[in-house]
Amino acid sequence: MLDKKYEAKEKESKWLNYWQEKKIYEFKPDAREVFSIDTPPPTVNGKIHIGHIFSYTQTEMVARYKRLRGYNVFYPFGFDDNGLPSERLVEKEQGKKAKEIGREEFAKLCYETTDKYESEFQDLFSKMGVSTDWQIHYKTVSPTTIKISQRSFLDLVNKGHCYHKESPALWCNECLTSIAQAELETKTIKTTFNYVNFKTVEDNEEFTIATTRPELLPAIVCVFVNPEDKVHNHLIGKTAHIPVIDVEVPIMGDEKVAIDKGTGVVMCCTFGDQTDIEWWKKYNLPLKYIFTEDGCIASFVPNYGGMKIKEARKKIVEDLTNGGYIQKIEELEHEVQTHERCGKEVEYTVMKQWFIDIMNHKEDFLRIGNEIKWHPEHMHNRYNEWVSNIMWDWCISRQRYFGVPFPIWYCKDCGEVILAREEDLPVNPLVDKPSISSCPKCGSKEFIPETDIMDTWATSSVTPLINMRYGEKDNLESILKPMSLRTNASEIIRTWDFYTIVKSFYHFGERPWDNVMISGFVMADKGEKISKSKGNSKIEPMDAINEYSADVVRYWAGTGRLGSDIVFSDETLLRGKKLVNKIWNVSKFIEMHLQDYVDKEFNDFEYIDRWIIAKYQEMEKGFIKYLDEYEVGLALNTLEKFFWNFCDNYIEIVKHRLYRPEEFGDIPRYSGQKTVYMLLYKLLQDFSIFFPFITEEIYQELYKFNDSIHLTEIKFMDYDFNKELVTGDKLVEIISSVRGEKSSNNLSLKTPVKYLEINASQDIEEAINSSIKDFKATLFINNLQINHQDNDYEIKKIELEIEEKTA
RNA sequence: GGGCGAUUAGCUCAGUUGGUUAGAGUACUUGCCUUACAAGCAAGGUGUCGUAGGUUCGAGUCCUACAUCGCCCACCA
Repeated sequence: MLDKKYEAKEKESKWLNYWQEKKIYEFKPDAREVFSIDTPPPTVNGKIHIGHIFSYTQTEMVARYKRLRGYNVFYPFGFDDNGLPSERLVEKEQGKKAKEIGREEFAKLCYETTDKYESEFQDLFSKMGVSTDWQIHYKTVSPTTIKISQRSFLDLVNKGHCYHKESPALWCNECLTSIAQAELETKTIKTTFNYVNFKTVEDNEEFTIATTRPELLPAIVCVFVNPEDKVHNHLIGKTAHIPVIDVEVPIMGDEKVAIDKGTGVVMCCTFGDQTDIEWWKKYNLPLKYIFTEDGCIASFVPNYGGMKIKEARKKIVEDLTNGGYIQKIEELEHEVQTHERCGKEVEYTVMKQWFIDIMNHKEDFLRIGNEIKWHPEHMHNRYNEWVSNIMWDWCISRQRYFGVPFPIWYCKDCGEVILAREEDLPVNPLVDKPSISSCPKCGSKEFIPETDIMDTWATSSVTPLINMRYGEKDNLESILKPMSLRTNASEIIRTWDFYTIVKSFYHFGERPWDNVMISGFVMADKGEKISKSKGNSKIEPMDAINEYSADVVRYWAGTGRLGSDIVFSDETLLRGKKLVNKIWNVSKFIEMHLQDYVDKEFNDFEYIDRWIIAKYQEMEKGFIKYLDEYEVGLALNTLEKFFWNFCDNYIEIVKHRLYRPEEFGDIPRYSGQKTVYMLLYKLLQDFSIFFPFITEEIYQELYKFNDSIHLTEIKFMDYDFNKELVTGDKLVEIISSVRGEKSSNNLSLKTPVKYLEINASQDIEEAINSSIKDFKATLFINNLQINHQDNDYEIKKIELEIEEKTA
């Protein structure tokens, strides 16, 4: 028997253990069709917040739904312990920079730290009822993953999509590494706009350039004006003298110069910004790179060499002012590109780096985007927008320590790239030696290992490959190419989704998945995204589980619409709590009335039973439709609405028949038993997607067809009770009106109705007559009079038996 | 500045292809201890559907413009 009260905490831990012991969520390839989910490996950087719970739970619900629909669900979990986020976490915990700790020791600390957090993460996700097979979970830095990631790299190099080249790249002089365009974040900062006077060498004509970065004066290689600019275009062809620096550079024309910005005259440096690089390439300008990798002015720059960039800026403005070259200085608020991991302004650099070709295959990436179904559909635009506008090849070299090493050495003498052999993977070039003893090009016997590691996204973009064990003997390529579903939030469409598509296209020439499902964010309050940096999360996941139970927290997560943000709301949790409680109570009620029940073929359903069965079938259609679109929230809403109707109306009507067979007869009672038996099972299955714990508890007690409700399959009923669908609703309406009459007279619902007179159409009259016993019992009617009218119904008279209340 | 989305009851949100008096929950008020549930049941009031136009017999729903908010991108001289 079900307990009087449901103790969530105790039951949830019981079923967690049970599922684990019985391996309920184990993935084994078999004859069933596979539904595979590529879920984001959360970044191991300290904490899972309620936002993670929100989006992961929605995905999890899809996994449970597909399992109920008979799919063999492949749903592995991963952890991203790659690169910078982990390194920064370790640096923070140690209070020391990686450089000070030393490469080997640092990597060890990274492994220890990520392991520690991963077990915490796993515990939390398990407690939330995530139905993943932990046997096949992966880490983005592990021998297996490194092997697959390196194999992916070698494949791209061999196919000519990955190249090593000296090229401008984005550089973070806080993290001391190059970064990708996708890792940029724009920030508004306050700075000054300095109007600096220049002169032409030819005729000493003065002109002004406005700049936010005067420290770049020593890097100027050229001055540009717009050929359409009537004020300045006569300068084209002349030579500009750079004040203080005392260097002469040509003045050229280019239509990219905005006449109305600043003074309309622009200095071009190597490299101040994106445009500088474009001009540098377009006009083949000389390279005058003046920064060091740690954010200083290079020592070869006279007067300013060795200074920090900001110091140099100050000093140079001082010198300009003293020389009388500053016309004015304006305060300015403008947006700069910063590195999203550390928030520091990025610079450009020139060095040899590994790049993956993006620019030559944009059309292919767009085409593949079209082949994938996006949920919600409008998220496809985000992808298109990004791909269409991307301007750089993807730089995958990072000058960091912890991550996937490049399986590469360089010949010390001629610089020839020596690739590792595939059979030797995984390879750490710092420890391992190349398979060849001498350089095939020059014969040198000395090799230099690549010290860089790969970009975080270079490895997380291979999650489908990790899942399918790409290139391994026991691979799952045939069933996971493509995977069924990728899920993530909208902010990483341009990174994780895009890069995964790039890799899949280069490796296999096809899409990595059939569907992409995008979740929204959790907002702390209206208009404020919950983020680690702001620390504005009002609730910790573990606290929420302890306070409300995992099922209830899942309810909250499950109410969100795809792609839409959600606010953390106590009201929603309360609503979930009530729903879970109601499921328990109605199950107890049904269990009570099934003590003597034996399931058998039966078709002689009572009217009101036919009605609720028809209502269920109608609801189920919408429910399934929503789930097939991954709209778990709308599906839950549909189900919940039906469920309350089932409890408050149907159960209230049928209970009299279930309690009193002597009055209603054994067969009508059996009809009610059969109905609640069937529908509770269906409801438990449906609810098991959202509430895996409580539904399991009830299933095990009442049904137990197999080891777990989560291994059952949804079977559709096909009763044709369409007529009851409409007239039954009318019946409920009439019942509701009569109850209203009692209620507004401040009477108990048990108050007998002495006389009820209704005018009704033929259909409704038939409905009442077909359910006459249920109808009268529900409302406690003594005398009922039905008159005929053409359409609908009208309640003519309600006489209640009013007891005199004794004082 | 560009792209996408949102704007419906005090709060959190539904509203499917345009079709009568716009719906839930919550909060509030009133009543009811009804052989599952007081974490319950019944009843009740609450809305210029962001603003302004347009299409239509008919618009919360379609079109245009604007406003506010959010996400992403660009501008950074």
